[in-house]
Amino acid sequence: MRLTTKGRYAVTAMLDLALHYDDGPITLADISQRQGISLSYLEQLFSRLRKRGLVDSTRGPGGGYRLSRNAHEIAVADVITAVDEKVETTRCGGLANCQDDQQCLTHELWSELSQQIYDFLCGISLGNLVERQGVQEVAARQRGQASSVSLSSRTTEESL
Amino acid sequence: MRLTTKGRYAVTAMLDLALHYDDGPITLADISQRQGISLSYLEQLFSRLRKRGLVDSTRGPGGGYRLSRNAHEIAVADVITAVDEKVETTRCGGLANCQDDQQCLTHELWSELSQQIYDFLCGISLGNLVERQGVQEVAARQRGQASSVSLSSRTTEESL
DNA sequence: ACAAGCCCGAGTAAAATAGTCAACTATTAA
DNA sequence: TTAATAGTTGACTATTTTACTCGGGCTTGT
Ligand code: FES
Ligand code: FES
Repeated sequence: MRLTTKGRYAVTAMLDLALHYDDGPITLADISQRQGISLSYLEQLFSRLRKRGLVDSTRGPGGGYRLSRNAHEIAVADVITAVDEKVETTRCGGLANCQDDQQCLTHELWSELSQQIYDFLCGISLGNLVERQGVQEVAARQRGQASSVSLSSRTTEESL
Repeated sequence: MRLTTKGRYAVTAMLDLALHYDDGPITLADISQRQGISLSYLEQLFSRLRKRGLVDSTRGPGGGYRLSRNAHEIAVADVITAVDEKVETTRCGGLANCQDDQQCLTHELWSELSQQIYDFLCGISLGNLVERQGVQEVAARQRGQASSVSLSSRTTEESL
């Protein structure tokens, strides 16, 4: 499979959006601070999330991003595939041709594994996650800390 | 997770070993030809497989590798972890510390996913795979083709 | 002795990752 | 109308990882 920080960050950011859905549009700067993800990197990620229709954006002051639909209707798999291309563990990428244009010995195995992973990630929505106690606890902690550590050159200006 | 060609090749090679278990020790050169994997690369992989006790080796002419135990007692997960280090999808590697020494929002999710994948790969043994029709078919094809394409400088000598 | 085959570690080219940066456009508040 | 906010885009880069190669050893059967 291809599960990298890009996908992980995307899910984290989307979950942040889900948690603060009632606060109106959320700026990337907010997410950056709360989740410890570089603003520039978030811009890149949200560009793809928007193209896939997972989030809506509002420009100008007071603007930001919000989920395009109910958190229960966005699966983790949707988010990952939006930024990560595919959740595929085969070498051939689905076409069974990795050994001399024919199927290799283990194609079937990886194919099943991919399906397994995909099913799992489809079965969990952002809404599910929001309801979990573990997630709630972390979210509460994040509210308490305000802006402790600054991280990007571009976010450091607004100290106080 | 970290599923890369290294892990895939290892499983393929081990499966080859399982399929030819009755032929006595199998040389890496044989595997290289049948499965289209570079000999030098196989040496690297088998070094780790041997250290983990998954295969036994015999040196000298007529030597080669064989499975150290019954194919039904070697899970795919064993092979992958032998060469690939870990089947972990978390960023923190298990310790929940990826955001400022504390657990990030999505730690739980990746943790569960990792477990899911691990369970799946533990549930499938090399023995299981050998019994599958799809695998049998590919194996039969490989016997028919003899040595079609040569690949590595080090394997090219013995054409005919 | 010689060759087959395993054993080992260092080295490396290419690709992927994880980001950065600068310049732009749209929107709104003053 | 002007300035500030915030999204939008695309190109660019350092670092890391991957997927190998290479050269030399060591063992053992004939
Ligand atoms: S993984 Fe699909 S053919 Fe090898
Ligand atoms: S993935 Fe474990 S703390 Fe973030």
